[in-house]
Amino acid sequence: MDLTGLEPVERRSTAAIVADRLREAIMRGTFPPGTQLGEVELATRLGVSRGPLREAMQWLVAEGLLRSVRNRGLFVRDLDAADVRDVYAARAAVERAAGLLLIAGDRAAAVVRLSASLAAMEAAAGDPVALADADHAFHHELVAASGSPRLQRMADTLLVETRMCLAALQDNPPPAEDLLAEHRALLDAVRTGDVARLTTVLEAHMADAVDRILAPAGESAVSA
Amino acid sequence: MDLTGLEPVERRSTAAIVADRLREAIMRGTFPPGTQLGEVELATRLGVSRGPLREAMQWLVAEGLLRSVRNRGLFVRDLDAADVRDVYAARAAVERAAGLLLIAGDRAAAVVRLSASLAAMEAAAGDPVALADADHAFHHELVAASGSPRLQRMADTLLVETRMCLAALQDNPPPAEDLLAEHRALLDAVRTGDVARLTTVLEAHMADAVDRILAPAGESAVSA
DNA sequence: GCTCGTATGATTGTCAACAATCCGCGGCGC
DNA sequence: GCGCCGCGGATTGTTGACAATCATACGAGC
Repeated sequence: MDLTGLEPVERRSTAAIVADRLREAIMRGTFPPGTQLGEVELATRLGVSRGPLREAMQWLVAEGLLRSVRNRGLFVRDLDAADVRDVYAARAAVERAAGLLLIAGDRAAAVVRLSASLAAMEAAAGDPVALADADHAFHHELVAASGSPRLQRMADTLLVETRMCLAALQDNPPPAEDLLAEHRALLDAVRTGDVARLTTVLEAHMADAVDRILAPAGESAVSA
Repeated sequence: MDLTGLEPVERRSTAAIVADRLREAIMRGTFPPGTQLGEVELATRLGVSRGPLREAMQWLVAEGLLRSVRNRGLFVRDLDAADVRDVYAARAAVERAAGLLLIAGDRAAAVVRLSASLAAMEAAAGDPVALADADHAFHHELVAASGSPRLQRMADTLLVETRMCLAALQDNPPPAEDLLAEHRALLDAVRTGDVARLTTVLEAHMADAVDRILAPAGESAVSA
């Protein structure tokens, strides 16, 4: 018999739920970088007490999304140019490793799932936000297909930071066609199992993204 | 004037201190995998209240060192064979990336620091625990020299998990000479700036470590 | 006019008590 | 004998209030 989707009854702790909610908000740019997150206000607005909220905060601090200043409060980390480069460098490392594992493993299944993600991207090409979501999902799938829980966790954290970078330039969205072309190349490299090409394409993809974000030279989030 | 070491006055939050203490204990094998960490007992023994302790716990859960079961408690994660392989695969990815950045950056300074770490390892060759510490420090330095805060954080987390794996087989320590040879090769690859060789040596190093841990076939920590 | 000291306000850090939930064991019915 | 039900113990989850700390603004002194 098929018990798919039956087992995971585990009710998540409220702290985890709150953390997810906050992560989503930070990712989406609801809390711009540098914003102070007052505990009492957030607690009341989320309908939880300060205890679970603080646990959720610490969780996000551990992920590097929040910056904790003692007796001052918690602030949304703002990413400067160096951070943007760092995020994408780390992503390149993680996703390359995931790609290698993926190619060595069940490549066919991965191609199917990635194709679906790519199709979703193409369908969302018109809406910048939806496109960013689909882009996010594609890379999530890429790493998920590797079957490595640790790479997965790292990638998810980095993807959230990526969205934070992107939220800064949601006014002038990147050209959808370029983005799609790069992802098609990525999928193609996976399909053919060409490790060297995957590495090249991936690094080019990351480099392009960095350029797109840092292109408006100095404006937006470039502080130090 | 020189203000080196003057600025960082920042007093860490108690939760962070507790987290460090617990991380150290878990790493050292004070709490064997699977151990339940009772909140009240730990809180009293650490001299803090349950509030900060819980925050520290959540921090460690976020790092993947603890497993939280709702209304049951927190347990030290025990790593099975798949986890061991995963840890080292992720480490290979992260440390390779760090090595690349390092070679592209200030290689000379890195070589100096890594040489010191290697010397420390050689000095500690007699004592298995000290050797493991020095090994840990070497890889920490390797990633630190890359200058990437995100790779750094990932690596540190993975290194703690590595120590958890190692704690299981502290009865039969690995041959020190092999370990030293592998690290000398690593340092040499960095010194010459040979990226391909660094990758090869690094992956061999990780593969060897996995073999050493999983060699006693099934005993120790291999559960599911 | 500038600087130092002080008062104030807000925020976080910490604590102890309450409530909800879950496991294990004994008894009952079948 | 076997399975189900309910109870006791323990643990976590959550809450609200208290205390410590820091930034800011104001006024006195030089």
